Amino acid sequence: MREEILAYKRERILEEAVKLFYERGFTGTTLDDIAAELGVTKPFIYTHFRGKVELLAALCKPTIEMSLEAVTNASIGPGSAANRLHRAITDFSAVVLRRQPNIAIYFREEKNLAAEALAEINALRKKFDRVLADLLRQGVADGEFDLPDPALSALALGGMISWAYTWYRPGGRLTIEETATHMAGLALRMAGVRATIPA
Amino acid sequence: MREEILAYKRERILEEAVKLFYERGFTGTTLDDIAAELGVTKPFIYTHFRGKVELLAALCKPTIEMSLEAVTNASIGPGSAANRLHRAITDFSAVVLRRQPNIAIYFREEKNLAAEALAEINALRKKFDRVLADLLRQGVADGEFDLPDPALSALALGGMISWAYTWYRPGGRLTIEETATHMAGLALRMAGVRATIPA
DNA sequence: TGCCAACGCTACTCGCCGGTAGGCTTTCAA
DNA sequence: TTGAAAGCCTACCGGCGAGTAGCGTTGGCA
Repeated sequence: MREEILAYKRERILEEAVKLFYERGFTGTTLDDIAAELGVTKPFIYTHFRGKVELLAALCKPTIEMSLEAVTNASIGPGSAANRLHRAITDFSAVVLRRQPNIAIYFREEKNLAAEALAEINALRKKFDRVLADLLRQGVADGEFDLPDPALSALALGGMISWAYTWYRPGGRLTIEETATHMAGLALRMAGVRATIPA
Repeated sequence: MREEILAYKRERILEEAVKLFYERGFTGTTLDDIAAELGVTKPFIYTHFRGKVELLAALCKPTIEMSLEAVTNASIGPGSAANRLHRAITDFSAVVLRRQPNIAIYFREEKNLAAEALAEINALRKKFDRVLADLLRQGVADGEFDLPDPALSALALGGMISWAYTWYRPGGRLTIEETATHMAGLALRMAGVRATIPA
């Protein structure tokens, strides 16, 4: 119970930090701003986080982990390579769109991360790229995909999706799910899959 | 001659600013740092620029203009839609890779731009997306392309290329030209062009 | 009811950095 | 050779914001 309250406070701080960092940037936001938004004062934040930079890491890392998890699960899941790629891109897109502010903050404020946190996240990203490239390679080996240079294509593909954080507007023409499905369709097309989108 | 020297000094300041902003971030770089790198002092910079924020705009805007120019020229140029798309993506990729630091700085430090400069750049980006979407629409109308939702696809396509600023390493496995060509190939594939890469 | 312990607040410090004022040096023209 | 102006430097200011010390308050427990 005490633990839960502590966790809740942490969560609320992060929530407000995400909002403000997203709107005003990391250096454009003061801890006093965040505290004010929460109706508390700065020292309150220091009882839950070591400092501003730790706040940043705490809101970036889990999101990157979720992205890696999405493509990994799809990649080792059942189905043909095309099926798995479709699911990987759908799920990854959903993570990017649902956690759009976190993704945006991470890419914008990478330079403000502590060296250690940065190294951890970079390792996750490397894994992410490798999983995606391996999936493409498998599809090529199975004769399902037709594309050159899987490593480079994986980077391009990952970028196409990640980039959505810059243009997606919640409440716009397409929902998160529609956009994610659409992206998966483009990805299969890029992979050289002829058939229509699989189940 | 006086004018030329003035222009050269401006250029050198920007050059060093790009390097440092790219490596350490905008707020992580002080004007003293830039001046020191140039072997001058801070007030020197102020004789050429109004302040730090103007420096930022001066190194972002021309790069975005070059990107818009690349896709516009290709789009209104000769050839089939597939040919024009190929050229648009090749040239745009080349801009992104050649001016990688500027592109990176722009996307990372957007929040630090003055409102006016930001508005100008946003207008350019909007044009960019429209030109690309129109090109896709034309290809669909001509029966050359086969893809749904050109507007969304244009965003995805633009993102796939822009993203290269995050992973491209000069001196790596592929040259700028090779990478650009490869990207154009992926783009055509995404557009649903069956034939091999056109001239 | 009185004690103790979290807990969060008020009120500060301190370093950093963008921006500026004013002086010195060098160069060019007459 | 001297006057003047351009150009850059030294030396400073002032604000801002991360991080901290120590106090007051409140709530739980005996």
